[in-house]
Amino acid sequence: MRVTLKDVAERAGVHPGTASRALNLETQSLVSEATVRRVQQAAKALAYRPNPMARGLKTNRTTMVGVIVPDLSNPLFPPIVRGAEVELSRAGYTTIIADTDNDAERERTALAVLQSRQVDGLLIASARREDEAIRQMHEQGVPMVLIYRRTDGVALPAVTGDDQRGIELAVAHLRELGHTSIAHLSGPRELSTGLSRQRTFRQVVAETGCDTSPELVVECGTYSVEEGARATRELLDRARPTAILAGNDQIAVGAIDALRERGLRCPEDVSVVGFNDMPFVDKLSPPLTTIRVPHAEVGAEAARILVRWMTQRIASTSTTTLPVELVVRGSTAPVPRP
Amino acid sequence: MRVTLKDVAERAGVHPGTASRALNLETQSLVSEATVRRVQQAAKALAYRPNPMARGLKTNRTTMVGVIVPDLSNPLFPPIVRGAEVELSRAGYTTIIADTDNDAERERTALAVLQSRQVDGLLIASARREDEAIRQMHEQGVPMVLIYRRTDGVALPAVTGDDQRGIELAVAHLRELGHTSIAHLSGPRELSTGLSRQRTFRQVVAETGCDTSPELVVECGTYSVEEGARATRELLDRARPTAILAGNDQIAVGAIDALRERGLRCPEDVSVVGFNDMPFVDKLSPPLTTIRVPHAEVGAEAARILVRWMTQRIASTSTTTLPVELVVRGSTAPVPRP
DNA sequence: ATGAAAGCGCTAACAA
DNA sequence: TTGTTAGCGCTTTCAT
Repeated sequence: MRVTLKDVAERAGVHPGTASRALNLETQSLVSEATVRRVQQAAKALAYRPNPMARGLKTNRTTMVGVIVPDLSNPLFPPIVRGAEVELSRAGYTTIIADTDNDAERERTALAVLQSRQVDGLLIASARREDEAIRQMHEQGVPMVLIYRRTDGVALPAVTGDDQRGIELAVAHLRELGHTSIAHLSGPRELSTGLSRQRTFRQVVAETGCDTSPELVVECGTYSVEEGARATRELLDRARPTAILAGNDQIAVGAIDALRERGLRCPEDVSVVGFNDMPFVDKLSPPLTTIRVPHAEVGAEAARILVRWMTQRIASTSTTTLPVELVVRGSTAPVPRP
Repeated sequence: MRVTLKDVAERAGVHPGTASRALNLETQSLVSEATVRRVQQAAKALAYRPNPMARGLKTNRTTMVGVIVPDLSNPLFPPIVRGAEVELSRAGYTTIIADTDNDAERERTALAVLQSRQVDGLLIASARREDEAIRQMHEQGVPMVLIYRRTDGVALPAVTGDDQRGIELAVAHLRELGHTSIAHLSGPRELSTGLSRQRTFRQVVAETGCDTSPELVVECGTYSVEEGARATRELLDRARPTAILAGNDQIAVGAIDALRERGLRCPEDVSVVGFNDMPFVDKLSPPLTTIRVPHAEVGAEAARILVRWMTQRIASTSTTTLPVELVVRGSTAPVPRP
C-alpha cells in the first residue's frame, strides 16, 4: 500500500498535522528542530511521497502548468517547451503540454481541459490576436504568459523575440547585397507575429529606399511550407523580386520549393531569408539565411515570469523582448547583374 | 467560485450521491432516466466540471498518463507523441510529457515525478536495454507500453516499426543499385533498436553476398548528427564503402556532412540510406533515401494498448510491429564505375 | 431508485 | 511547540 502522512507521523511518534508542518518548508519553522529531524527521517525510511491530489484538493493548487503550442511537430516549439520545462521543474512544477494543431476550437478544448485540471498557470504559444478563449481565461485570473504571439487588448505578459530588429537585420543584409526589389511572404495577419513583421517590413523597406509596390507583400494563411509555396507562386505571377523575406522558416522552405518549380535558382536568381532559425535549416539546400531567435531562452524566461506570478502573486503585464541575430548562410547572394 | 457536484445536485433537486451516479457512465444505469436527464441538464446549465483531484483522491486514478521521450527536439518524437495524445485524450486521459534529454539519470527522475503524480500509465520511448528504473516501475505493476526501444528481460508490451524489414529493404535497394561494399553506422548497442538493426544488417549483408568485413560496421554512441559524422570519419579512415546504411536519419545527416568534408559526394561517390523518415529529410541536400516508419500510428497504437491495460486490466506483453516502407530519394545512386 | 454517511490524504485554523 | 478538528469534492457502500 501507499505510504501516507499518517504512517510517517506514527513512526515519528507525532500527530499527522505536525508531520505535515515538519515536511513543508513554509511551516517548518513552527516545529521544533528535533521533531523536524525525526519526521524527515521517518519519511525517508518509509520512502514517503506526498499525494499531490490530496494536497491539491486541500490547497487548490496542483503545481502543474499547462503549455499550449500550436503544433509540436513544428521544430520551432520543442526548444521553447524544453526551455520552459527546465525552469518549471526547477520550481517544482510539472508541465502538461497541449497541442492545438493550429485550431482555435482545439485551443478552446485544451484550455478547458487544463482548467478543469486546475493547472496553476499557463504558457501559451498559440494565441491569436482575437482569442476569446484566452480572454475568458484571463478574466478568471489564471496566471498566464504569452509566448511570441500576443492577443490584442489583453493585459498579459509576453515574451518574444525582437521581431522588429529581426526584420531590420534581414532587410539591411539584403540591401547590402544590392537588393532593392524585396518581397515579403508575410505570416497570417491574424497572428501578432505575422502582423508586426509585415508592418515592420513595409516601414523598413520604405525607409531604405526599396521598391514599395504592394504586390511585393503576399500574406500566407498559415506558417507552413505549403502556404509559403502557394504565396510564392502568387507572388511570381505578378512580380519578379530579387529577394524574398519570409515570415518564418517554413514559409522560406516553401518559397525555395516554388522558386525551383518556376526554374529560378536560390540564391543565384532570388535570395531568400527565413525567420526563427529552426533546427535543420542549416542542412537545407541551400542552407537558409535566417534570423536566430533564442527559443529555449524565450521559453525559460516566460516560465520564470509565470513562476513569479504563481508564487509571489506578482503579475507583470509587460512584454519581454529577447535579442535576435542574423545568421548568414547560403540562401542569400548579391543581386544578379542582368 | 467553482461549481461542485453539490451545486448540480441542489439544482436538480437530488442528493450529491445521485448526481454522481447520474453523471458517470458506469453508474448511470442505477438511476432513473428522468433523473439522469435532470442532473445532466443542471450540470450543463452550471457548466459543471468534475474536480479531477477530488475524484482521483477517492478512486486512486488520475486519468493522466506520462509519456517519456529521450529528446523532444528530435523531430522523430513529436509525431509519436501526437499520435499517442490523440488516442489518449479520446479515452479521457491527459498526457504529461517528460523529456529525459537522453540521460538515464533524468529518466529516473522523470519516472519518479510521474509516479508521485500517480499517473495511471506510462508510454516510454526512452528505454535502454538495461534500465533499472523501468524494471522497478514495472515490478510495481504500473501499466506501461514501450515505444521502439525495448528493455531486455522485461515482459512489457512494445510497439515498434519493423526494423528487420526496414534493414532488408534498405540493403536490397542498395544491392539493386549494384553496391556490395555497404557500411553500417549503427545506433548504440545499448538501445534495442541499435542492436537489432545492427544484427539484421550483418545477417542480411552476409546473405546477399556483400562484403562482410567487420570494419564496415561502426557504432555511434548516440543517435545524433555529431556521432554520425564522427563514425563516418572513423569508417573512412579504414575502409572505402560505396554505400552507407545509417542507424537513423540523424546519423545519416552526419554521415553526409562527413563525406563532404572528405571530398566525397553523395550520392555520386557514396550512397546513404537513413532510417525513420523524419520530417524535413526530404528537403535536405540531397533528399534522403530512408525507411519510413509510421510514427504517429506507432504512438497511437501504443496508446490504445495502454488504455486497454488501464481500463480493462488486459495486460498484453507482446510486441506490435508496424510495417515500414522504403522511400527512395536523392541520396542513393548506382555504384560508381571505377 | 435514491438518500445518508463515511472517507480518500492532506492542510490549516483553532486550541491547548 | 504540538494536538485536534474540520473539510477540500468526490465516490461508494449501506440503508431505505
